[in-house]
Amino acid sequence: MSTIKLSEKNKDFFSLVYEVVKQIPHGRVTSYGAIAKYLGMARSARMVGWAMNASHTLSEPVPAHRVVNRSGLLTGKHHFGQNNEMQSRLEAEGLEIEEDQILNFEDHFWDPAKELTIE
DNA sequence: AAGCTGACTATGG
DNA sequence: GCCATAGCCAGCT
Repeated sequence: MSTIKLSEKNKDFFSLVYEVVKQIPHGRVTSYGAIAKYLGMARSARMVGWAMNASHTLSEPVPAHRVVNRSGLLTGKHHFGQNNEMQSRLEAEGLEIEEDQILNFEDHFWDPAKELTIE
């Protein structure tokens, strides 16, 4: 269980998303919807994806590769520079991936609503 | 300015 | 489970 500290700087939705994503533990993954729900935008999972898209322009690193869709599919892989960079990063963290699908997805799933609190 | 586009999901059949 | 459909809403044409 970790804690996110809010400040004036990260009051907007995108920044909140980044804060959550940055809390995802090494070797764990979560879904767009879980993040959206946790931030009170349960029906706006697409916006989480959009935030990931915008994260490319950020100077600070955001582990966007640890965010996949609800079935554990690497739907965002094409938005990484190289074709398999997303998969490579996840494999480097100990996950097994086959056909863009994370194996034993549920065993690696990290639910922010369950393991994170906002101060 | 109106319409289109998605790194998505929930739901009904 | 799969498939189609329909909400979603910020940003881009």
